[in-house]
Amino acid sequence: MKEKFYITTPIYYPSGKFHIGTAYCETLTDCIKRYKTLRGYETYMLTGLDEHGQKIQTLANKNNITPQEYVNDMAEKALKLWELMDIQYDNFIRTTDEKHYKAVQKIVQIFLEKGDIYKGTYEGWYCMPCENYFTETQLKDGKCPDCGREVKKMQEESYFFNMKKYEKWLKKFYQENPDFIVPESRKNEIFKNFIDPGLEDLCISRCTFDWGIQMPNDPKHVLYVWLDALTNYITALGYLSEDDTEFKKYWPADLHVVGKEIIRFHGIYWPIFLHALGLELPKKIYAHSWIVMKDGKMSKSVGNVIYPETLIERYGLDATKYYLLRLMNFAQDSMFTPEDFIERYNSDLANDLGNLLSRTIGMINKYFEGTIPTEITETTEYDKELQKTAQEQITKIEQEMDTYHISNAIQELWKYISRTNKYIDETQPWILSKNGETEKLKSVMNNLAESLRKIAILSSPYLVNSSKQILESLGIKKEDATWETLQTNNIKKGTQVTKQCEPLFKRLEKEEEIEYIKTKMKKS
RNA sequence: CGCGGGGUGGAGCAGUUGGCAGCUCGUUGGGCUCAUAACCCAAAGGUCGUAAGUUCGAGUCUUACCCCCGCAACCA
Repeated sequence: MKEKFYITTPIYYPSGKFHIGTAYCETLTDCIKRYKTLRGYETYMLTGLDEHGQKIQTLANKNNITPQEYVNDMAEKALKLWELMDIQYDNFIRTTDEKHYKAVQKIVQIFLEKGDIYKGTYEGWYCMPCENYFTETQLKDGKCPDCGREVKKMQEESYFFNMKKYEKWLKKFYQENPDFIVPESRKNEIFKNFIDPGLEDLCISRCTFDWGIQMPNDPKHVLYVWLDALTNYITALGYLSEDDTEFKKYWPADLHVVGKEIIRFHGIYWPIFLHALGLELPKKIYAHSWIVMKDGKMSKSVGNVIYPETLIERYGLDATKYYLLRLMNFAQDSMFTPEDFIERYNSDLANDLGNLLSRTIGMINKYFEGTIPTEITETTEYDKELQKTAQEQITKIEQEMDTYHISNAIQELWKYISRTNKYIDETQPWILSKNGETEKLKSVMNNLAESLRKIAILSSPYLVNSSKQILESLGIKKEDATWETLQTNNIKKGTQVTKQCEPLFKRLEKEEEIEYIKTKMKKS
């Protein structure tokens, strides 16, 4: 039986247009899913929206619509974007789904019965116009960080989850599972800040607004954020619903992909909630870093926000995905600049990869009337070396992909691409042709086609369309380009390449395109 | 003394157990002509934030300091 692989994205908070950071997270998760599928896993990818809370209610009021209408519209936009981005999710959860709503209430009921939840008093600084609480440290000069107006110290009755009760258990869990959170620096961060000083109980309800899941025992309270949001990973699979077959099949999650800003909730509260429910914990949490701009964080007021549609519409989906995955360091924030985007597009995609395909197709047409030679009787001294590189790089790429170091995997693949370009210069097919060394020439063309076939397979988790286009240009069938066929030469006799090869990636006019992206960033 | 991360050739970054400082882009020169003015080779360019220490030897360990970024519990 196939091994399963359950992977999740965070559920995004739809308080505004989805930006490039959201797109990155989605791309990353989708890429890992696709890779795992290629490696033979039965994969399941969950994504969704976190639709409750004060902010949504306020936004809806401003627009004179109901919160439900607001989130319905946002959910539509999210689905549209995932479609544009060709995200292969298996399930899209909204926290307003009835299934989720009911399951969460049942979960709360369990916690109430276990005595994990108690009623207490929440105290904080409240901004009347914003209808929002802030912590002492959030205030700016003692005033509301959002609107700058006076805040009042206020109290309200709230329910709390008894985190302290599970503190010892959590510490022990981390001792036994030091790799639960990657990268390690993120784990250190939550330990130093929250676990080592001692956990505080978590406030889980509010009665200052009502856009949320009602406390089953006390309807004037609605659940506040995390108990509602985190549980999506299990309710989406049908936990505590009439049909929990998916839950039984896929839980525990193999990987939660989250942004670094919410690692605290996934590294502390989520394991505790699960443990309190007597459920297994996820295998791993990957906290990805952020895309930052030259002038710091993305922000509308600075005018440095970039939206995924801008890049996808003009440069294509593959180029956009490639860039994001190549750019982002495993543990460190990475900087997006229009210059870098265009340069990478040109050098990596157009020059290295696209041109490699063009010249290969060109030569096979010119020297062998478009048929990839398969009967090899004589080889060149460079053939073996190329094949050795292929083997080495495939191994490295698998290692990097298996540990989710996608950017590293891409860099290893590009070493293989560069090596293949170099191989052409070494073997000088035009000389072989001129000298009538046909047998050697056959070997060279076969090796080139094989390289491209393998490159197409290796890049298929993110260059989804281009990898297909490479195979089509070479006349190779999908079934002859599976991950298993990386280990052997697999081009069938009589394979015919395309007559004329459309550029995989057209070279871009550098200055013009940089200007284009910059203008788009200012407008948005 | 809140916490974490960073400061490496023009730009962006690798440098996992301390052992001749690497990669991509850019620049300069050369090669090639199959190819998307693409490809290949070579060169120039760094006192690895500052100061001190440990060591035969430190970008890599210790200490102090300077600068940048992010987070700071009930905020999604």
